[in-house]
Amino acid sequence: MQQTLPPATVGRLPRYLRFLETAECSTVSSEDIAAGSGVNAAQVRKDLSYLGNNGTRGVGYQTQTLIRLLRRVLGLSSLMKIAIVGTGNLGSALAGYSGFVNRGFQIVAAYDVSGGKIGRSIGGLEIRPIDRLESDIKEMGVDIVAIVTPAEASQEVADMAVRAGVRALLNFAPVSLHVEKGVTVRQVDLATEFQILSYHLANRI
Amino acid sequence: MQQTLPPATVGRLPRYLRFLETAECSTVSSEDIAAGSGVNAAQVRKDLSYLGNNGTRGVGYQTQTLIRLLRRVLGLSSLMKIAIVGTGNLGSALAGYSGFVNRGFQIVAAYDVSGGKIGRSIGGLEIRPIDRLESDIKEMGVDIVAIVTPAEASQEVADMAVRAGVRALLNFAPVSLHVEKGVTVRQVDLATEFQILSYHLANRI
DNA sequence: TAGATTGTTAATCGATTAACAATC
DNA sequence: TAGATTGTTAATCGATTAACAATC
Repeated sequence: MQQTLPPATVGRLPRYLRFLETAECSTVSSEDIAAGSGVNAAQVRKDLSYLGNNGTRGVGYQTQTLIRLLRRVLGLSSLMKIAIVGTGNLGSALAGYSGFVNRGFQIVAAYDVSGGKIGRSIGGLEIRPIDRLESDIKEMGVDIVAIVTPAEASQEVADMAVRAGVRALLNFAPVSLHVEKGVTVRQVDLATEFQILSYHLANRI
Repeated sequence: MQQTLPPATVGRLPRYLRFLETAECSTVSSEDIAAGSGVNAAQVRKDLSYLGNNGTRGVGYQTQTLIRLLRRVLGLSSLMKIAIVGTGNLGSALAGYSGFVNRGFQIVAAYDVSGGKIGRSIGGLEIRPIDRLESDIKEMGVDIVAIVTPAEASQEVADMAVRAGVRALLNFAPVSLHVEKGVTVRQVDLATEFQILSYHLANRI
């Protein structure tokens, strides 16, 4: 296993893992994985070969072995702790999503600014005031902060999280965040996704 | 303006548009756009040059002109109609998100299978039974279907939508969909995003 | 003219994939 | 041995970006 995987490879490993976890055979071929996760079989083999020689020629890959390997490479050996900031529709949906635990994550806290919301419960979590975020991050050992605030607030929340030591952010606000080196930001913008689809509809051949 | 933009360029245009819509100056440089959307300035110029000569050397780009251009290229001149299938936490959040209209989209209907939910209201929409999906798509002229069902149901919903003539799908279920050529699928998998972040935390240098 | 910034080239870099020897 | 499938090479393809002439 090596230190730095190509970014494109990292992006595909979760897809492979997802497929493997639903696979019913004890052995899978690169063709199987490819079909199940929508990529080229050569791609699959190349991606997996970065992680060492894990297959058997003529046979394929041991499903369970590969699952364990991918979980380990992705850092999912223990549950990752996530805090959610913003408890609007989307934030509440995240907090209430029960599927995360199976995929390696645990939502440990939810935050909001609005006085009216503090103390209310979403997804089994009591909403906490945002000024607790920094101290909570340190005390609870939060690994990832999901930012689900309005656009105006997102940079400020990112700054707070980074100040408290968080090194991974998932930003749902439609703003590009500026963070110091060593902090990874992933951006999910639903309107952007729709706009890309719109482009393809408008420019169909 | 040309027929086929590189996919990577298409993915960035919405970011540029988003930035421009919040920009306060009547003129912006490629450096401004780059800073505001987190990409390289040469990249911005190259992307925009695919759309024709829209800048003025020594000056920059006219903000409003560029906004109109990008909207047109992205097919956002008229509101795109979206139907949502699945009214769990995430589906309800989508239905209730008011920010879509400003970005070119209108949620026109929401669907579910569960008898108990039919007729209830989310985000101002009455939840309709899934067996109405195909006829509704045709009658209402739905452009895009967002699939927010459990994994097991997503392929079936995709098939229904495609059968009814939809050519663009946004899939939130953690399954790779198989669709006929000419249909564009975008996949948003939140657990995947968290897993990519997890990788970076685990393999930090 | 001097300063600024585009549009475009060309070099570089990285990602994809067909093909096949290795090997079970 | 025959069939299957990996691991890896090498070719191809596409994306990024520094650099700079063109031009406002």
